[in-house]
Amino acid sequence: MEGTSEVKRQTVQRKTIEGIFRESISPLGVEEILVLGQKQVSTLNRATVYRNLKLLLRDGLIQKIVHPKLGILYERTGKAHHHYFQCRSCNQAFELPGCVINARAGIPEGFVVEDHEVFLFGICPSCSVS
Amino acid sequence: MEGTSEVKRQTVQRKTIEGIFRESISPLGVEEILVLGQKQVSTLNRATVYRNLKLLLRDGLIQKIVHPKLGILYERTGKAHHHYFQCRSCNQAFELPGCVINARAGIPEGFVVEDHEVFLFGICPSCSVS
DNA sequence: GTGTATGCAAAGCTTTTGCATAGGT
DNA sequence: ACCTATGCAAAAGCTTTGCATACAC
Repeated sequence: MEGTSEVKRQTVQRKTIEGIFRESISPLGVEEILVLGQKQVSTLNRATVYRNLKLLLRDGLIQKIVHPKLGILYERTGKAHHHYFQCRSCNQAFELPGCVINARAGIPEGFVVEDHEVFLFGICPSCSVS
Repeated sequence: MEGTSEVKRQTVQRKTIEGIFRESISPLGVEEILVLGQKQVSTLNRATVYRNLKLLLRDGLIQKIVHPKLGILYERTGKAHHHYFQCRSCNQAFELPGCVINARAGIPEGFVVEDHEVFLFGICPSCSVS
């Protein structure tokens, strides 16, 4: 019972990529993942990153975010519902805890809202100091 | 004074593309624009669509939306601030008038919010009827 | 007539896939 | 030993660009 053949092996590359997501506090793009990973496994290939991302997505361990400004990013799942904030000064993407949306107000008659995504833009704390 | 050399010509293709945006009530993808345009100008080429989109963007007549599910869409500017709703049944993208966000609540100390984008997902009126 | 806009085809990017080999189990 | 995962290179999307010609002005 169980495993027909789907055995997921623990390669250095895979562990590296998973580790990157475990430690990252903000969503990451493919290029970032590749560069970070190559610091640990210099031979890490772009195709390997893409293939592992696909598996991690399939297994629900990460999720894809389509950021309005930064394009496609990935972050690990299981975090509490949150929104995204991008600083127009340093360009960094942040996660914002909590939910600033009021899903009841303003929705026209007949629309049933099941989910939402919110992207905020502005200035982050570090940039507003200087 | 004025026109150094930048003269924008009114070609059939250009007028067609602009007309499509004028009449559309929801944001459009490149493929949609091409297909709609070719109904009027059968020779309309994909590259022409891309080039005109770029000009319309540059002139601020349309804006680009990166939809979390549908990818890159374009809509004409000048509409009142609105959010987007995508039906998970018919996949159609809608504009929702008004704003359901409360930009004050829940923003951590130090973040200055200047703008936002909201995507809602659920069931549209037509699909919830059947 | 001048110079921008178009269509076509080639080139750039990003992402995916085929194949031989390395390596986890 | 088996069979998945990797690296490499080719291929497949989407978008941009070069070039000759069409056509708006």
